[in-house]
Amino acid sequence: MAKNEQLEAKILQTAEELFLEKGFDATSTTDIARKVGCNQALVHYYYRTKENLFFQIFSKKFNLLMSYINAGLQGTDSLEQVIQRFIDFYFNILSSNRNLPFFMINELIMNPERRRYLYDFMNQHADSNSYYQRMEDLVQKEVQKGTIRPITAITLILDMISLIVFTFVSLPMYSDFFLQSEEEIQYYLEQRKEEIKTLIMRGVFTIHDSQFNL
Amino acid sequence: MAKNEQLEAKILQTAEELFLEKGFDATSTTDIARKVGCNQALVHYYYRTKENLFFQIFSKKFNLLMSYINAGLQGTDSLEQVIQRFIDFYFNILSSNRNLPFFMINELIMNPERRRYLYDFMNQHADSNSYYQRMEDLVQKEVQKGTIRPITAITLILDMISLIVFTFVSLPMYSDFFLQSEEEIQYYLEQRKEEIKTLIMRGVFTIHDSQFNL
DNA sequence: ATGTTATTTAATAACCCTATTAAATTTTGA
DNA sequence: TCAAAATTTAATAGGGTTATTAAATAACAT
Repeated sequence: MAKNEQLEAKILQTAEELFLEKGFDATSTTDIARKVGCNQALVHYYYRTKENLFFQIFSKKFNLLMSYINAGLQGTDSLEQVIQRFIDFYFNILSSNRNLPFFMINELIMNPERRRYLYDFMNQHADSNSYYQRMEDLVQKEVQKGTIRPITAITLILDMISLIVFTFVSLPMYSDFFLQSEEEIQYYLEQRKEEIKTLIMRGVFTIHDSQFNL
Repeated sequence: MAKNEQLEAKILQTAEELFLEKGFDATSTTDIARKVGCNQALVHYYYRTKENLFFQIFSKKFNLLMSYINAGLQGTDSLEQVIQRFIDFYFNILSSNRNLPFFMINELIMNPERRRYLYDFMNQHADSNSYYQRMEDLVQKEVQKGTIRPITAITLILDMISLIVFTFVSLPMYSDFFLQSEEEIQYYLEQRKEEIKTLIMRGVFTIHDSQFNL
């Protein structure tokens, strides 16, 4: 039972690279074996099925993404801080996992079975102390104070996620045209992050912080 | 040479449905033939290759999407009108082609060869009287006047497209949770369209039209 | 009506793929 | 050292795919 854990890990790592790059359907166990430099049957020896291997990666990435939803909502911060933190967190994690947004969307859309994972997560976090409930409370408190326009937490989150996700999904196309070097890409992403913060802050708040006025 | 044009058209129509629903890779010529109700070889008899058949659909949809970019910029309208028209146009066309955004993104990302089509389009529209140049002029005029914050046309367009596209890309997931009936979906899309208009107008303009104040 | 052309079909070549098998090899522990 | 266990391999079953073939059928024009 003393597995060759190095090889086992290398297969997982290589599978992750290929699945994230090309998706489940376009990646074969033969591709994975070729890139690892081992026999194709070994991939099945360690992980039995392709679906099995995929799911380990999928669930890891899914949980990674979801863990950051809460990240912005620690302590008793203002909504402004929460929004800024949310955008910062996701830009940071996605800047070093640039194909993760498309990967996740692709797999969730192409294979409805995988949405079950999403349902289960949502149901597990549907209690009154959930992220969403706390976010909604925070938002409605600001609406009452008149510091932001009437909006629901889910709408605000959708706005932010739309802007963040599309930045990374469209990056391959955008960079073909306008960005050559890695430095340019990083600068672009930094710019985009600030633009999104500005757009959301100005688009939601009625009283403008000096940082976003003009 | 008197082709069975009815069948030829039915193959094209069926291929469009399947390609848009499942994408190029996940759709086989056997699938298409089965849904049409004809022999698989007939698909190749009329269109020779799968790539050929696909490209007719892809380019049609691509041109459809691109034709609407200009649609908002007719006449000598104000930037506000152009923005509203842009969002209206795309929401209208995409509301009756809900999987078109994901289809297009998927094919452009998965097959870099197809991005050539995008390059060619961009290059053909790179003249000084192009949509982008006219849009940039309009935007910078408003920046000069101080009616909007400093922003480039490309950034503004990216913001709008992000918000619009993600609405439709995330719709299958969102509707699993929150929307059951077709009426609910249509109402949601209408809501989303207004939210995007509000966010963009408030997020960009410094002098707020009464419609978007608060 | 019949020869010509167009359409449709079944069959198949030549490649993919996943997963399993049994046999070969290496590693390990007594 | 050597047998048992773990790992790795080649081979293959059984399924899929696209595209082409030749033969069969249908449509058409004279």
